Amino acid sequence: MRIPKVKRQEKLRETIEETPFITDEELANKFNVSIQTIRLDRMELSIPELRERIKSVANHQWNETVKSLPLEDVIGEIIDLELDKRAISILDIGKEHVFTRNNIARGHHLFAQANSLAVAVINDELALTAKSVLNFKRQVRQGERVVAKAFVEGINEKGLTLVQVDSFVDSEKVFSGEFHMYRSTEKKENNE
Amino acid sequence: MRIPKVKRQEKLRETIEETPFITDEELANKFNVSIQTIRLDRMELSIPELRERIKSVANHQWNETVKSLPLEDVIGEIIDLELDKRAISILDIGKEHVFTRNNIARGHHLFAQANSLAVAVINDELALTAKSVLNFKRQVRQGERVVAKAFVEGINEKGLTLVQVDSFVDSEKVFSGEFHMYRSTEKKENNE
DNA sequence: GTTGCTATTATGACTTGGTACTAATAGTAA
DNA sequence: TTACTATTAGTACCAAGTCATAATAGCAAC
Repeated sequence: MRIPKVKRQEKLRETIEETPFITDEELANKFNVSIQTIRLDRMELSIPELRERIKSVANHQWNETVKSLPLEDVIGEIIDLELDKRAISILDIGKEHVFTRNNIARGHHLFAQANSLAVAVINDELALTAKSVLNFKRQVRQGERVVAKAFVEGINEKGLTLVQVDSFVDSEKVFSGEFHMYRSTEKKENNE
Repeated sequence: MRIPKVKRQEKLRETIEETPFITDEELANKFNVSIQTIRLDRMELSIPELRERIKSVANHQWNETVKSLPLEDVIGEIIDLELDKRAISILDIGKEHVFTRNNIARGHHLFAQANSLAVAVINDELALTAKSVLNFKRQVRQGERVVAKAFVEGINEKGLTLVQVDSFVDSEKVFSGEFHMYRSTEKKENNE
């Protein structure tokens, strides 16, 4: 069964970004079209042929230095905040957030945005993340805007505040996290 | 003026090691011999042709040793690596890692170190984090050294590879994470 | 001078993963 | 029916080779 051209081309680009060493023949098999269609698609999308891609990868300088994250406490820009209820922040994915080889955002930026929003939504500036459960739904690319929404869901039996954070690109969920937060004002014990 | 064969072949090997993207034609011009001679030389020296060399570099297999790092941006310094088994990295917490108001390391740096180590330990450079469960045990301060240790624990029923990462400061556990990783070579389905 | 060997060069068929171009076919909307 | 888009097929050509065969030149041994 064949998908529409626009969708196929979108997936083609993603596939080549994720597996740059794939041949046109393999792509034709994968998308159930002819090799000429793949080549027409690549031409329309300005995606170079396999050997050019291999050469680009080989030529690229991989030894990037680790980039320090921004010094702000909040990753992203808070655009809505209701303490102890909910908050929203946005993060525009720039090239400093992505792996240069495939323009995919590093997971820890998504986590950093979500985590800092979870801390920010709590009416306690000394709140700490004790535990979190993260789900990465799909890769985020340079140029996309991540909207993170945090909801305070209550306190569990251990006295930790539960904050759920869901992140979206264009109403498509790309990440979700469950954050179990210490509040400094409700700590049962103070140990380090 | 032409140099003897043995010397030429020695210089040929050196030249290709220094500039692996050089063509046979360029080598023939450089050594003042025919392109067939270069090809005979390469055959005798078991030096692969240009496209194979480019492919090797691109695949990061050229001169790969255990101490060569995988192509991910690793947070921290890998000091031990056994692919698909275990890895260790260290991260010295500087002021760029901490909140300025209390010198406490932000959680996402610990996560970033652990996550990148979980990716690095997997023998698949396209590995992705699908899900993770994080436990922050205590705060980490500026000036402390975080030693993260990753162990590949196996594959769960969903086909994801489980990697456990524990981080220590002076043999005291400060963080633990359970990472559920996609491998590109074992994907059960391709959805997004 | 001849023979045998090595080194070098030339030639041609073929491979792989394409580009570029032309042309044909099918589906669909107007 | 027409016009357009999407797709496919066919063909010439390209680059950087491999592989095989054959020719030539230089040189040492006899």
